[in-house]
Amino acid sequence: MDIKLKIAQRIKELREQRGLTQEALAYKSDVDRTYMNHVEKGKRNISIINLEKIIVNGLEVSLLEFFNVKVFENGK
Amino acid sequence: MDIKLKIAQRIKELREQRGLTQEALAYKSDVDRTYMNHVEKGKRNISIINLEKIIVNGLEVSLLEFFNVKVFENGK
DNA sequence: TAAGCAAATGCACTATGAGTCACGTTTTGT
DNA sequence: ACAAAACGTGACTCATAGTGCATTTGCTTA
Repeated sequence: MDIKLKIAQRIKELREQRGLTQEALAYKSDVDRTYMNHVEKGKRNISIINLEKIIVNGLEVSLLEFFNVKVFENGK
Repeated sequence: MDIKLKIAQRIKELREQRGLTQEALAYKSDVDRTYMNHVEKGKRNISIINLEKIIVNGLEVSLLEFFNVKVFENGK
């Protein structure tokens, strides 16, 4: 599975857990609202700095916790 | 600490564990040798696709395992 | 019907990462 | 000391990441 889609899926999962809209998450993460939407649809090859902003500032989890799910356990 | 430097540090650590040169790792990861060098010096805001190539194809660990160290445990 | 919100899409634009090069410096082996 | 291998750097082009606005679609409630 494409890494972009895995990331997308995980962001959406955590966002919804927190009851945030895409816009609210975008605001917390300091990225554009439409950009947030693109990422969550798996359309963006996001850079590590923006990814960290979304994970740490927006979703308020550590990188470790973000990747600590089945889809990231195996290569390829 | 800058996320780029954390990534850099972790790549170097795993690369040396495996007795690989930057060039050998670059080759396995299908990126340029100098690009590999830039990443390992924390000079590149690497995208998730290239990061995955280096971690999964080059270093042969999962994303989870890559981030499963102290420096990635906390936000900020 | 309509109003209101969230999600999604399109377009035009700017900023920056990807990828490479030539060259310089440091380390390693003999 | 010397050569060869490994590492480091700055600058460059080109593709695309990332921004900002406008519009649309879908869902919900009145």
